Amino acid sequence: MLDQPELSPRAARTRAALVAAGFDLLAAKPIDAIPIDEVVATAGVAKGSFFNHFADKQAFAAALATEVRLELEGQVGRANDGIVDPIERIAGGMRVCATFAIDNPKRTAVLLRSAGSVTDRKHPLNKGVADDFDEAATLGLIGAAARGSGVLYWLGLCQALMAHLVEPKRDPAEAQARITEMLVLGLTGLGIDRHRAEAVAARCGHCSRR
Amino acid sequence: MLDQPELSPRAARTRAALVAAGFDLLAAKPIDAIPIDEVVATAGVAKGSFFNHFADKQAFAAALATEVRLELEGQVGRANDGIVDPIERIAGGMRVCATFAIDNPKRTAVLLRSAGSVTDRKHPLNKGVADDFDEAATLGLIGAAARGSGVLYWLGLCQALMAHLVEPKRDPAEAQARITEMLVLGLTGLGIDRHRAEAVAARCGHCSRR
DNA sequence: TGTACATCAGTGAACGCGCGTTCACTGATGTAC
DNA sequence: TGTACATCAGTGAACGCGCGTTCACTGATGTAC
Repeated sequence: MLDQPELSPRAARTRAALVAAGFDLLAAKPIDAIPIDEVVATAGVAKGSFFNHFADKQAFAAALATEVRLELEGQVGRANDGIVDPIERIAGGMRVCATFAIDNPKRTAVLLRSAGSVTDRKHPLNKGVADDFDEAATLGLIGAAARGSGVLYWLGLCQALMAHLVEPKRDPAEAQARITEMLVLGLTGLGIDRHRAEAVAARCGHCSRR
Repeated sequence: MLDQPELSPRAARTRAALVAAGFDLLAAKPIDAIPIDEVVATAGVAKGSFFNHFADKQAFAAALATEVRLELEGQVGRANDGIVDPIERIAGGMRVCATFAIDNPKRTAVLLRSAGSVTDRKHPLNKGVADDFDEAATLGLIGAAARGSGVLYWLGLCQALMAHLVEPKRDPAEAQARITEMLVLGLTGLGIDRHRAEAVAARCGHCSRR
């Protein structure tokens, strides 16, 4: 969907090398601090090839950000496919995001750097969450304060959790503890009963990746 | 404290003009996207003057970030001075941050852009919060999950709230609602009793600015 | 108060290099017959 | 299957300008006598 329609194998290989190099470099520093020379050197292609695939540096950065966004969006969508309870969907979304961050620290770093996302209820990645909250509110599943500010609250937690998990040096057990605790804290704040919150946070079958 | 010891009035004026221009520009775009020419033009000083005050562009950006950080840190510290209940301190910190964001959108934008802060428990701005959580845990005021992940949880909420309040077009009433709701949600998540949470969120005397 | 001198900070022209972008050329891949 | 031709994508040298940094000079501020 993202790639322009029908790319020749050779072109696809070059493009993929550039994109991979971009993720490696963009994870560590902002686009303006990365010379194109460094991108093409890392990718092992000629400088001119860069402009066969991207109009300029900004377009390159935007393409990478969009790619991760769509990827994560897809994973969340697939994980929640068929789940009707909005609370389960909301919780599942956080867990998928967390798992994604652990599995793809570089891509996640690029996503987090592309900023501004948290606050915007209309952002595509956030649209689904907003819908789930609306439904949860309609069904009376969440508290009063969560009706106005629940989305902001939840996205803030997701972002903080992802940023935390992206750091190196994490050990897997501690990471899982963080995810579970964050779910318990988050759900409790929404007004979910303590035991239900712990049960939902512990459950993970339906939202394991893929 | 931030200014080098004893700056002549003339030098102080020039420096202040550069700093003010820096906040205006840095609020909108990252430092790498801002030519020094633009900074000095905005400040109305000669290009050479820039280097009388800052070693280079990065040092300039770092100085601005540090300045806001210290300012906010000071406000939180002063607001919490004399308050012993860790729950009140934790809540007061969020409210001060929110008020700061409303009153200083540009400075806040610079602070938020200087990134990485949320996740780091050892960061100076976060040190106080971590201490308050430790004490709250010791006193048994907060739930089990909050002992391990409470700081990350709370800092995530503060950052999301600030990022939200910094946007233009906010009307004051809606902003206050957001702050109160975020406090209620946040405190409830920590395991604070619903009525206590609402009471603390509603109270604001001790943490009004200055 | 006035004069001479020292220091401090501002100025903007000049420099030079890093880096984004272009382009003529080449080799690889694909297609027609 | 083989040959000729067209297109597509890669290559890297060359270009040129934007921008960070320097520096010699000037004017302002401060101090000594």
